[in-house]
Amino acid sequence: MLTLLTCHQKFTVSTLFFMTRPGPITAPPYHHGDLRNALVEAAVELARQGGPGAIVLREAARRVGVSATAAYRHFGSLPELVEAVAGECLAALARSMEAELADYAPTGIPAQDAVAAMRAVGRGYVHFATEEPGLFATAFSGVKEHANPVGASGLSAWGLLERALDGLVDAGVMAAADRTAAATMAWAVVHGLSELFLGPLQEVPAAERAGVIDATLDLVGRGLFVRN
Amino acid sequence: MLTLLTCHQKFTVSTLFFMTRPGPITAPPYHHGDLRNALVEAAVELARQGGPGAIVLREAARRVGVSATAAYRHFGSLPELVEAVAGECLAALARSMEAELADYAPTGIPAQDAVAAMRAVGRGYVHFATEEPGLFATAFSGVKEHANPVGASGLSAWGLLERALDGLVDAGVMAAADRTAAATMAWAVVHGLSELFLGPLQEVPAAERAGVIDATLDLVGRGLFVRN
DNA sequence: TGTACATCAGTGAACGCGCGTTCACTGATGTAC
DNA sequence: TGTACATCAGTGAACGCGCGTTCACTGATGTAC
Repeated sequence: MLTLLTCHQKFTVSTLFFMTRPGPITAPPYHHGDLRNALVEAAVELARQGGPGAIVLREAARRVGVSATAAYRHFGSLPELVEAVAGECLAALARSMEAELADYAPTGIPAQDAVAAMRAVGRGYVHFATEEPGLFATAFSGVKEHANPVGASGLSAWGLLERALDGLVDAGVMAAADRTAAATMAWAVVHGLSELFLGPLQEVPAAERAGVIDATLDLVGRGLFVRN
Repeated sequence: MLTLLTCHQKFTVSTLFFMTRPGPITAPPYHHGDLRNALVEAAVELARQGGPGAIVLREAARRVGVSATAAYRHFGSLPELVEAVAGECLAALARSMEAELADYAPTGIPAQDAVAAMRAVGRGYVHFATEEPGLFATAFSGVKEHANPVGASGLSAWGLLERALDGLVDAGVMAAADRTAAATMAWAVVHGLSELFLGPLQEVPAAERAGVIDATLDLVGRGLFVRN
């Protein structure tokens, strides 16, 4: 039993229940109870450290404390597991954007708040990439884009961007005619900046990153916002 | 011999010489003569089809018609071969930008030509990504960025961007104060747009891509260029 | 309330695969005298 | 100009590795009667 504990056994509710049960120490329950989620969780951890290529079905099963074969009760094949992980990563990206959004206290001045929201969304995107490079890479590793996983607000990363752009138009900061192109451009900038920080610009110290992000978003704003 | 021809044998100068030699058919020369380049070429072909992960040392050797071990005369390990391929890919990216640049006939009006050059550089970047997704992915797969491989003009992809930005400042189209931020922003936009076309935006038909690129570059220009 | 049985969720041994890399070697080349 | 020999560029067999996946199986669960 001790061996089981020291290996990568995950403690689900049912496992804990079993462990606190009185009486002689017996084997863990035959049925895990939440194996699918446990496998995804373990696989997310692998992706966090090494990106999508580091997701290894056998290792995920090992960490959960289950035979490799058991995974095939819940996923038809490895790609299905990877897809599930990618979904989690996209949801985490959305949550990172929401967190940055929540950090801003609205002033009540529509134009100012709309611009601040747009910037927050962009910062949240890039922050997620630099803080969780493995998950960021995994999020965009899917072969085909399916339904977009969602954060706490019920919006996907893309949805949050859209809402921020709508806010700019509503506040009269951005011309409605520019909305479509602005969406592509804004997404491209934050996505590109993310990738550059992880690649060619990885020498930029973390402390300087915020300044680079701000300066870039300034230029974006200048192109997007109505001149007055 | 016929078997040799139908398998993935590369024909270098020395091989051709050997083949056109009169007399009975003998074995190919023991020394390849240009094995390092031949291996990189074969590996580039693998990367073209499947990205950096598709670069397989044994397969590259197989295609050149040489034992896998022979590769170790020229590369210490697989990563070294991958790095060499990445260099080729970065050079090809620069060449793609140069090609787009060469397509534009200067008018002699400095401001107009500077803007056109900037746009051409951006288009060349994104075109390369969409036309050679495998090579594009490989170009940016390097662990650390080293000396930047160079196109026909002697400038790297990054160098070509820099030159275009200098041109904008010289022509009075862009404020010198914006140059630093403009470089990051412009690079981020074209890199991000490239990645999006290969991922979330891959459903956009190829015919519409040029329009999206143009609209995006329009917005970039609006942010960058001096208002008058 | 008890029991038979279909169904579900696990097990563990095994398979084939192709990879990167090492080893001891051999054939070709070029240079010193 | 010829020859000995160090060096360079190949060969082919072999190794260990860890993977995804299949197989025949067994233990647990829940439902019909």
